[in-house]
Amino acid sequence: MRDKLSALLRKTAPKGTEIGLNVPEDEKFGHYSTNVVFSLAKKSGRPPMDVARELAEKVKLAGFLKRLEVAPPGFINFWLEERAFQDELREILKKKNSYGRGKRKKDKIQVEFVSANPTGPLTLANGRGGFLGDVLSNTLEWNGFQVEREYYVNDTGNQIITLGKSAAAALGLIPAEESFYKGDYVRRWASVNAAFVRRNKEKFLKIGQKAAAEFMRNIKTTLTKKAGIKFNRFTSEEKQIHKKGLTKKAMEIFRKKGLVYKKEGAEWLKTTTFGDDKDRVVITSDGFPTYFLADAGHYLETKSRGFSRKINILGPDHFGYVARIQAVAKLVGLAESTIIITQLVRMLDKGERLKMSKRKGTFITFNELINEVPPDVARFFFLTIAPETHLDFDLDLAKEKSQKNPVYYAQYAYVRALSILKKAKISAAKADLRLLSSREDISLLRMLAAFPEIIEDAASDYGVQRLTRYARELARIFHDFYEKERIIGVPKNLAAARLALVKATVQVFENLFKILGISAPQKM
RNA sequence: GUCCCCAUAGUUCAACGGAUAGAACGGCUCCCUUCUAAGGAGUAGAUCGGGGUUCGAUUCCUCGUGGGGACGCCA
Repeated sequence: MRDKLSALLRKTAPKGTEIGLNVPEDEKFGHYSTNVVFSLAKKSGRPPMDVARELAEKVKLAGFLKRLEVAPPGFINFWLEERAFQDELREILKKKNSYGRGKRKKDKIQVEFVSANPTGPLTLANGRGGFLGDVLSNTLEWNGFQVEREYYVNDTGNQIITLGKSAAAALGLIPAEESFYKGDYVRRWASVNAAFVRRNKEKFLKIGQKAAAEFMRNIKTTLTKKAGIKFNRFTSEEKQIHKKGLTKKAMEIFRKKGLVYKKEGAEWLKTTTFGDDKDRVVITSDGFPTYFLADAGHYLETKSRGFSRKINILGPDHFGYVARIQAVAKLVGLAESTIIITQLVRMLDKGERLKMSKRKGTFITFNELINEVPPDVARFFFLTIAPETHLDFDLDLAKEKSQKNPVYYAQYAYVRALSILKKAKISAAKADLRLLSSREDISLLRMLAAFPEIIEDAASDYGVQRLTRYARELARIFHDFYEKERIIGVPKNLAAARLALVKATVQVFENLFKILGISAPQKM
């Protein structure tokens, strides 16, 4: 609906005008409202009200417009014909489980998320990134993009060696060091695999890789089986990047561009050219490629596999990494690169913040959270909050009050709607939709019609919290409708029309739940 | 020390630079012979403090205050 209106305005307003359309809170400002006039007025130096009146004159009342109004200081508000909403209802019933999908687009987008080092269990921030990546990928897919969901596995290098050493130290074979991983999970693994560790003493990479492989299996189970987060590809740093020579290729590109220099025996990349605060080492003085160079190889791989866009979701500890990654993205020729840094998740325990550290092993794992809180609840809770906001998670509250969690509110609305469909003995097939004209009917229709717009918005600004918020709003409007309007027991024609409306509501809920990755319960 | 994120109702969070700042939980008052009350109706309650940019600022810039985090030839 918005697209029709915005097309109409685009035809009328001067070329190149950005058409911004809002949905006002209060219907007295219309179904849609625009503020384009302000920018036009500024350009021409004329009073906004004059420009608004002139533009409003030109926008001939199109078939789907009921009326429009110029409101000070220069808004134009539009009211659509009820017929437009009724047509949209037909559209929902026709498109069914593809209602809300955007046009197919050629762009291939890679979404990389979680990518936690397999040196231990997942943190809550990893889980947050997991849900975000999962739903963002779904959203982009619905909007018509081709999406690959990737987990980049750092399965070699120093942190794996450190893991191997940590296991050896846990058995008392070597003295412990500050940098070692000290969690219970290391001790547990080491004692179960004590024979292997002893047999391979000094081969720390080998020990570390065996441990990492096992931790990786646990990570996969938690993410995919328990939390329902989907991945298409687990990319191995060792196998897919180093062994395929991509680090070398990346190095060649950098050399050709004259951006590499030697200093103190190491080789440095001039990332400062791209806004980084200092240059970065790519080859150490011992002659080894750094993790950063591997990442460059990884970005090169993404580019050469045909992706025009990459979205990388990182945890808060990687903030210092953004500038150099963006430098690399540019160097390998990726058309668009976005990095989303999710902020910390803090756990509250009886009102107190728990300090969490992976190295020290004092933290609540994502796995523990998923075991205690139903996945639907955890997912919805994490996704309601914008990623750049710090999140306080009160575990007691989540468990205790889980019945009151907004996810149940939405699911309950769905169940209520389903229940009507089951009990109604009439058909909605030949309903006369013109009968849907009460305030509650129209509010619900409007909310349903907003669904494609929400997806479009979320896909363009990656604001996934729009979807959970929409779920709550749709539920609220439906509950309200349910209280005030009856379906079963009203005159047949009206009942049929309302039934069509309920059917459409069920459909939109199902599509929405699918994108959000939460279940659509048949009863509660 | 340098850099990043955050600051909105008692609490946890929303709000492309737009009109009267929205929800949820928690308070208080009502509503179940009616399609599932895990629901509905009502009520009280907020933009950290200075400056600036403009028709308009919770949003942008700047200074400050308070919280969280990152800064290794680790990843």
